[in-house]
Amino acid sequence: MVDDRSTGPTPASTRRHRARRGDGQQLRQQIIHATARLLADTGDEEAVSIRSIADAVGVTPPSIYLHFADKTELVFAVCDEHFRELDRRSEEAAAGARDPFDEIHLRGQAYVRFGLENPEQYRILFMGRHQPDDVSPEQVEQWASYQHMVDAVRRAMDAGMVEPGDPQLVTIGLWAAVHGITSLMVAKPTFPWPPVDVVVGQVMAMCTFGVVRRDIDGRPAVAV
Amino acid sequence: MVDDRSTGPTPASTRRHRARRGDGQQLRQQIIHATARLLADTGDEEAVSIRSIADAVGVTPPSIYLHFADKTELVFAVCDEHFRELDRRSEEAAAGARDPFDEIHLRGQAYVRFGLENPEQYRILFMGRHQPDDVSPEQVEQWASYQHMVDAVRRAMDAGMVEPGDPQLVTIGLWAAVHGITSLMVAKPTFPWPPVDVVVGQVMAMCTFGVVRRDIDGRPAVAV
DNA sequence: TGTACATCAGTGAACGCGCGTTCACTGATGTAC
DNA sequence: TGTACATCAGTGAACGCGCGTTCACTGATGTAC
Repeated sequence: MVDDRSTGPTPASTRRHRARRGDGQQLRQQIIHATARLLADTGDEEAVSIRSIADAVGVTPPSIYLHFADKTELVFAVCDEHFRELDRRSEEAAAGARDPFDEIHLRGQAYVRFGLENPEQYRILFMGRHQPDDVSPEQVEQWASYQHMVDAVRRAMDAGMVEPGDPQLVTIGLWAAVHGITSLMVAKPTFPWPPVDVVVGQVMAMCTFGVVRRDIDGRPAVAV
Repeated sequence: MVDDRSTGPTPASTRRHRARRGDGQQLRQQIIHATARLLADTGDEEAVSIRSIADAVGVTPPSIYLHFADKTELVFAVCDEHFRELDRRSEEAAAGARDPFDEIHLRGQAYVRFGLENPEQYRILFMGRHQPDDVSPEQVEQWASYQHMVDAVRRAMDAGMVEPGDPQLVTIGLWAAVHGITSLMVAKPTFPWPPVDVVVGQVMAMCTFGVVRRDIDGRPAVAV
C-alpha cells in the first residue's frame, strides 16, 4: 500500500502562501520557472497547458492572467529567459579560449551542449513555429549569442586564422552546422548516432578543414 | 461584387462522385493528397484537422476512418509519400553528376531545395516530434535517400576525392550541414538571410574546404 | 489602541470552441436466380 | 428480363474532452484617522 495523499492539485510540498501586498510580482517568476520545468519534464510543448502550469505553481488558472495577457506572452517570457541562458553559457565557454579560433570552437561546443541538455527549450527557440517576427533585422542586433559569434569570427579573420570573407556569412554557415547536428539529434533521438563527442568532433573538423582530399602539399585533390 | 458561391463544405468544383464498388481505395489516395496540399497551403500542421481534410476531399469526417485507423496512421502515410519524393528528387539530381564528389554536391543541393520548397512537409519529416520509432537502426537501412548518400560518399572516398574515413560519419556531418541551413531558414523565415544561393554556397564550400586560413602551400595556418 | 476602509492577490465556476472519434444509418451498385 | 438481396462507400448526428479565457467574487493585508 502506497501512502500517496495526493488530495488535489496542490500537494503540501508545493503549497504556496499568498504573497504580501506589493509582492505579487514574485508569482510571475514562479510561473516562468514552472513553465520551463514542465517543458523540460514532459518534453512536449503542447502538453503544457495553462491549467498544468497553474497546478505546478499551486495556484488557479486565472491567476496566470494577473501576470501575462495570454499564453503567447508567457511563452515569449520563457524564451527570453532561455536565450539569455544560452548567451550566458556561450560567454562562459568563450572565457577559456586560447585564441579567436579556439573561441569559435568553444562557442560551437557550448551551443550543441545547451541544445542537447535542454532539448525541449531548444525546440521552442530554434525549431518552433511561433513568433512571426521573432528575428526581424532589428532584433538580430540584440541577439547576444549570435552577435558575439560574429565578433569572434571577425577577430579570427583579423588574426589571420580564418579565410578572409564576410563574418556574418561565415557565422551563418557555422551556425547551420552546429544547429544542424543539435536539431537532428533532438528531433531523431532513435537514429543510430555515433557517440555525441564523435559526431560533434566530425562536424567541427568538417567546418574547419573540409572533407576534400588534399595532396601532399595540401592542395585540394578536386576543383569544384 | 464577387460571385463566390461557396455553398458549404463541398463546392461544385471539388464535388466527388461516390466510388464504384471495389474502387473505394481511390479515396485513400485522395485523402493523402488533400492532406499534403492542406499542409503546404496552411503551413501549419496543427491547423490540419480530420474535418478540414474531409472538407477538402468533399467527404464527411467518418469517411476518413474507412481508410485510416486514426489520424496518426494518416500522417504516417503522408510522411511515407514525402520521403519517397525526397529520394526521387535526390536520385534525379544525382543522375547528372560528373563524378562522385559532384554527386555529393548535387544531392546536398537537391535536399535543401526540397526543404525550402516544401517547408511544412520538411518540418514534419525532420523537425517534428512524432513517431518515437521513426528511425530505428533497422529502418535507417531502408531509408533510401540517406543510404544513397552514404554510397556516394563511399565512392568519393574510393576515388580519392574525399579524405578517407567512415562514410557513415562523413554523411552524418554533411547531413547536419544541409539540414542545418534548411531547417534554420524554414524555422526563422524573418531572419535577414543573404540570398539562398549565397548561403547554400557558403555551407557547401565550408563543408568542402573548411574555414581555416591556409598558407601559400595550402597548409592550415592553425593547429587544433 | 481600535476600527473602518481601500487595495489587491488570488479563487470558483463557467463560457464557447474545435478536436478526434463512434455508431447506427442510408442508398447506390452489382449479383444470383 | 425482372426482382430480391448482399455488399459496401459514404452519411448525420452526436459523444466526451481539454483547451484558453472571462467574470463576478473573496478575504487577507495594510493604512488613515
